Amino acid sequence: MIELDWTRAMESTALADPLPRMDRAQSPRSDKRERILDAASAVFARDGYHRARVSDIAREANIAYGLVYHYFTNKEEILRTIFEERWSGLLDAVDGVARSDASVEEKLESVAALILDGYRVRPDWVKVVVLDILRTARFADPGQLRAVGRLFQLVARIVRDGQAAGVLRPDLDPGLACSAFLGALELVITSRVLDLVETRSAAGGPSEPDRSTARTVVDILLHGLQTGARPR
Amino acid sequence: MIELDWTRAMESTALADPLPRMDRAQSPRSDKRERILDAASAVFARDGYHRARVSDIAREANIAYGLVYHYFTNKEEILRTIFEERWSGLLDAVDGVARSDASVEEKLESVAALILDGYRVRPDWVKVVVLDILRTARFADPGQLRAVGRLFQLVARIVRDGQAAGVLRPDLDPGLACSAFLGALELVITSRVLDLVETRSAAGGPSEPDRSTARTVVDILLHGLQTGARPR
Amino acid sequence: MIELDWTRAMESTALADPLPRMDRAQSPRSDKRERILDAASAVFARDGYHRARVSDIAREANIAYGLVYHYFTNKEEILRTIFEERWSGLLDAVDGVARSDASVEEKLESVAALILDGYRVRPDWVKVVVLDILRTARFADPGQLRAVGRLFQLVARIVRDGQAAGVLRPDLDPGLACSAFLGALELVITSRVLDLVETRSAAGGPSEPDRSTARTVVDILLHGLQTGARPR
Amino acid sequence: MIELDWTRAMESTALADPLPRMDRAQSPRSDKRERILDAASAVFARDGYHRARVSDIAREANIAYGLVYHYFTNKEEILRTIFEERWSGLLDAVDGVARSDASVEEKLESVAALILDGYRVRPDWVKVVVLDILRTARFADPGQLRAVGRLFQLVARIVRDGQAAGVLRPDLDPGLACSAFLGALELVITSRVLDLVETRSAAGGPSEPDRSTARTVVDILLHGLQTGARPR
DNA sequence: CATGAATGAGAATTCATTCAT
DNA sequence: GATGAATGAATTCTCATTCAT
Repeated sequence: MIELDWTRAMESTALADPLPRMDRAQSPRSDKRERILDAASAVFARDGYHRARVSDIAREANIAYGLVYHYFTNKEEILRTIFEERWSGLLDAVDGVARSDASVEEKLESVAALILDGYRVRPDWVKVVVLDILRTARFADPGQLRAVGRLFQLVARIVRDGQAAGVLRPDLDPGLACSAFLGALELVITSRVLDLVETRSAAGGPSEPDRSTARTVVDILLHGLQTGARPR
Repeated sequence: MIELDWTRAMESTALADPLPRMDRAQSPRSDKRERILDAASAVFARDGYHRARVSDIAREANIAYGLVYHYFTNKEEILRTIFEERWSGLLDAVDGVARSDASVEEKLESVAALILDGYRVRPDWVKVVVLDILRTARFADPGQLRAVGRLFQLVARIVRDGQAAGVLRPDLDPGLACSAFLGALELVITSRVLDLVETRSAAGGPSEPDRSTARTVVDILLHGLQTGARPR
Repeated sequence: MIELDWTRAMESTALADPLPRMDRAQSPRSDKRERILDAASAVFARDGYHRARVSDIAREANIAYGLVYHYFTNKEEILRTIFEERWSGLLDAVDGVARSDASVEEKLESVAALILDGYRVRPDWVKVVVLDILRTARFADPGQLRAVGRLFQLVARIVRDGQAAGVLRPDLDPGLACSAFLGALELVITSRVLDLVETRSAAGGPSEPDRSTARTVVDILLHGLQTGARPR
Repeated sequence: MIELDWTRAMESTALADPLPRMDRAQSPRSDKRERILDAASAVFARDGYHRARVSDIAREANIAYGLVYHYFTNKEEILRTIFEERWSGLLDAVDGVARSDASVEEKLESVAALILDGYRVRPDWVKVVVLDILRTARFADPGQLRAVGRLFQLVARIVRDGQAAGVLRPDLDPGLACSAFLGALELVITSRVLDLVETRSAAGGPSEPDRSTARTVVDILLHGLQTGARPR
């Protein structure tokens, strides 16, 4: 089963800092930079992007106010970086899943696990992406929107492959199916973030790897809510 | 099948019914008040709550700046009012659905149709709710959060009733099922709002009553994506 | 001993409404007008002129918002009217005292009693004059300042007469003496208004006619704080 | 005789000591901060607290608008700070006077001189305190009221000590005596600030050290206005 | 006279961004 | 790199005054 090492994915700065670094086991630059990103994730998650002040981020990161502007040109770039550096890791992982020769069920379960696990390992980041970036995406550069769309496309490809293989019903619109799948996952997470509804397990916050939730969501999506006979 | 007359539920005035009525029974107070709410919905939907300026709302509503503060204590109260006055209409309708003696499938389809139809009839309002309120309210306004939770509870009740009646699989967590259902709907709408993915019909914006989408979403949720002995 | 009927003086509208009215035992005009003035006195006394809103005055007076502007051209005119209509009564009374052939001691005691009694009967009005009008007087029309100055002049005349009669020490500047006298009275009142210091009697608010305080203040001013021998 | 070095007590910078010092040991922070306080004193004294705009203060201080909010949370805090930082200096000085073993007469004369000298050295500040703070504080800020009350208490203590020593008449209420004393001083200053009455000297504005006024006021208060066996 | 909705200029406050040290 | 003071444009909110009914 394909997995994504979220911790590493979270520390990767591939997109923002594509130059290979000689030796930055702990170069001060990356140190401070990461601290800013982590602090920003926490503050954005807590207060929302618009209510968060740059000074809050600096305080949370325990660095000087002005230093934020050494590493980022403006507040928005912090948000964009949070998104890009980590979303690309997710896309790569999902892409790997989609290209693998696992069964459709396994693929979807892996994607669900990737996403749910992201919330477990980095709840702040997921909150920011779910609650702020998608909301801001209307205005920000269309590249961001496209990046979000890419996740849809990857999942839609899995669906289409399943339909081509005769495993999934061919009458269903892949786009709709994909929205249903990702939407289900998103709201499962959101309802936990916001504590909207109690679920039988793992309510209220991130806990151990939540493969059972992933399995249940995929189960619902694949086999439906109805009992076996499914008369109509 | 239970339906919600969104136009009435919205207490719409100018925007939905732009023809000036001869017998404008509306008191002048509520007239202007509604105009502000409609204008705010439009502006928030277009620019997002935080980017929208109160002066924009006033201009859009064709009223004086200060009048906004005659009817609302501040900008946030406008957002809260938009949500509350209309969400309660939705809750009432869903409650009616839940209490009816239709089949589970019919109930879920009605709920889906209610929600999707809201987007068709009042895209601005749905955009505001989906993009700003559901993501901004967070922890700030517990009343708002509770109102959102109530929708979950109503749907969860439908699910539980279905399980009790033996129509729905008893092994599934109703909370999770309900998140999956509403999440699917939400992302279907969001992906249209943001134009994230093309679906076979009704992509990119509101169109005719979208019962087919409702039916498909419920179909997926009830019978699953997988092929099998699920005649329709 | 000369006394001023504050209650009547307070209801006199001589300055602002010099035309003899045919019959206004209770004409609605004067009724509302007085209510506004009373309400304004109360609100100004409580919140201060600048913090008081016209709407507060209207609410306190139990009349419609806009009606205030039927009777007064603007907020400042309310303040001016409060001052003028009632200050002129005080000036007349003090003038009567000054012209009388009572002794200096009696005159000063009467003036002190007039002022202290004003506070007893109409604490709001005195608060407004003491706390707001003198403060605003810097900017408002100089006539107001002159009206305040007239009280000084009347008292100064009493002092000068006393000096001419050989009753008061001729070496003292009448202006200074007069400031000391009125200042003492003012701070006695203010310290009660603000509850700054506890005095042996009548602390905290208006009570019965406070002739004893008047007598004590004049006693201090005339005979000094020192014990009889007054050695130096 | 105990004196208060107002210039030092004021921690004055630019206005009182306009010559740029070579060794400006002042940290930049306190430098700007003081400039704001001095500018605010000037503007408040000229226009009154409520009419003064924060932008006026910034212009007067020759700094950027927003910097005011770097040092003070809001306009009111500027007023409060002006009062507190300097009133405490006065209180300390008066306290020193009260504790000294000078005669009652000397003590009161010193207090009068302290207060009158404050007006001579820092007319702006005194105007602000007299015209805005003492009349605005009211019931709003209990801390401020308490600070004002402390002056009363210190003076009342001097009076009581004098009574205990048999120098002052025991029949007089110390609170009243103290109000009379401070009130006399206050109105002497106010009448100069507002140019209400001409006194034989020092009319209309601050001039040389005004010990003679202090002596006269104390003379009046101690020995009274009346002629009699009061050699001096 | 009464009413209270409507108007809009004015002022406070916020905070992203720049810059001197 | 680091610091945090300095800047000022942008916006919200207030409230005296006007006006239509």
